[in-house]
Amino acid sequence: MSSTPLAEKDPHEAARLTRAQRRSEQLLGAAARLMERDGSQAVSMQAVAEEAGVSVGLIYRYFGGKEDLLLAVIVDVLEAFAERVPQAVEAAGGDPVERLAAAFRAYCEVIDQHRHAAVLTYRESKSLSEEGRRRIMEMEVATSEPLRTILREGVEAGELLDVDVDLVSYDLLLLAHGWALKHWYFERTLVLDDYVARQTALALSALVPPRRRRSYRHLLGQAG
Amino acid sequence: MSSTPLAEKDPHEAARLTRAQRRSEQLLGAAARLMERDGSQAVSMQAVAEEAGVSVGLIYRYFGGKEDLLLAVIVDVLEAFAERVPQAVEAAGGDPVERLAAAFRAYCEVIDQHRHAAVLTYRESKSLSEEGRRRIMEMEVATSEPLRTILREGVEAGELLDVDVDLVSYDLLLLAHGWALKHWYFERTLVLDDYVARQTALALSALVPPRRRRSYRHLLGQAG
DNA sequence: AGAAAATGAACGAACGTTCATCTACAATGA
DNA sequence: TCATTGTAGATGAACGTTCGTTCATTTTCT
Repeated sequence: MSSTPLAEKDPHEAARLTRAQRRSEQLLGAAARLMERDGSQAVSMQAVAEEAGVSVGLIYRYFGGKEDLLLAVIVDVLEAFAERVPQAVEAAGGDPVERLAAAFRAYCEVIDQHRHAAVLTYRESKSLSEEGRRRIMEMEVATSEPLRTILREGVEAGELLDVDVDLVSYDLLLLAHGWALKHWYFERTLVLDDYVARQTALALSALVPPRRRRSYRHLLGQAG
Repeated sequence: MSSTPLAEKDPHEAARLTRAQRRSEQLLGAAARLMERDGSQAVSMQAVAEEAGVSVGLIYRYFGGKEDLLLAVIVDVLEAFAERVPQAVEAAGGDPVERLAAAFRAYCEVIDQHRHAAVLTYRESKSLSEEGRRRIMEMEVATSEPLRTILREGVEAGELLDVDVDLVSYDLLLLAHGWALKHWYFERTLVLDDYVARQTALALSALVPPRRRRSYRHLLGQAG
């Protein structure tokens, strides 16, 4: 009762949590780098520890095990979508077509930055528990929500043709993932900007009503 | 020199090769079933042997090892494309749009039949040797050749809009693969026929010139 | 000094692969 | 027709390795 132990413990707790956060990110980064390159199954906990410059045992203080680590890496990518895509959409202004193009570009850019991790979602979903798989599936569906919203509003406003919104939003997402999935094929001829521009032009040629084509020359390009 | 030993040995050789062929297919089928369900890394050689009803050692008489087995499963799927797609295209007649729709449908049907094996291509490419990966990459590119040819001819004949042929053929292939990749998402609302019909309508709405739309009502559907 | 963080040798389980052994069967000779 | 023999086919216990995980011990920091 002489001093106030809580007033001293709180900053300690805070500092402790910060340190823990740092370590956690450090381990996650190392795991991501290796798993993205070689696939999660081919990466041993030993290798993750070495890449992070720590001992094996330490990983188990911050993650439950290998599956936890994989799940965390994947969730990290999906969270990048949840953060960056809405940002890009807002920055694009009010026009549905511009918003759509901005959203697609943002998806592609996130995919490009996490190119290998994006493939993990496909490659490793089977090595997760049922619970982990469901969590990822839900996050993926949530990830496509911005696209769906833009498309729905665009169609309702009559600025986009009356297409199957669910199907088109899924297709756009798949094409964004395509940059990672078939990167070995495209990298010989295209850089990201080309890929985004051409896919955007192609997609919009199926979505923008003929009477509005002239307004979006910069997105539709010469062809289409 | 009294009798002709070759005339007797040949049928033996033939019978031997037939038996070997059967065994090979039996093992391949077992491996495919398991790998498609659980991913190749999660399937042990022991499990493959049990599924096939043979012993572990026998697998090594027919395949060099686990990687060989995985490669064989994937090649099997890619060969299905090389066989069935050209067939379907020929059966579709001479109209480029009809041929395109038939090709896309054939891709989707093969994917549907080998749904899980198709995903293997994405999931397991990293667990193959450099040589195996290259072989698969080449086969995949060859696989898309029919689409490219149809598109090129259609564009040259003026029956299709002047689009980026390489990009569109790749997109169509990706959308066919999409049926397998995101099957968990679609199976709730669509069957294969719906998927094919809607994707076809969507794609053609970006490919068929406006003046020709009326001829392809049956493919374009009500929307688009 | 005491608590929290970090270590890494050790353990058990699982895996791919091998190989000594066994089996089934067709060819041979009587 | 029937025993014999040679061979390709098939077996599965055993081996060596790798990996995820644990925990007694040491280090670091306050």
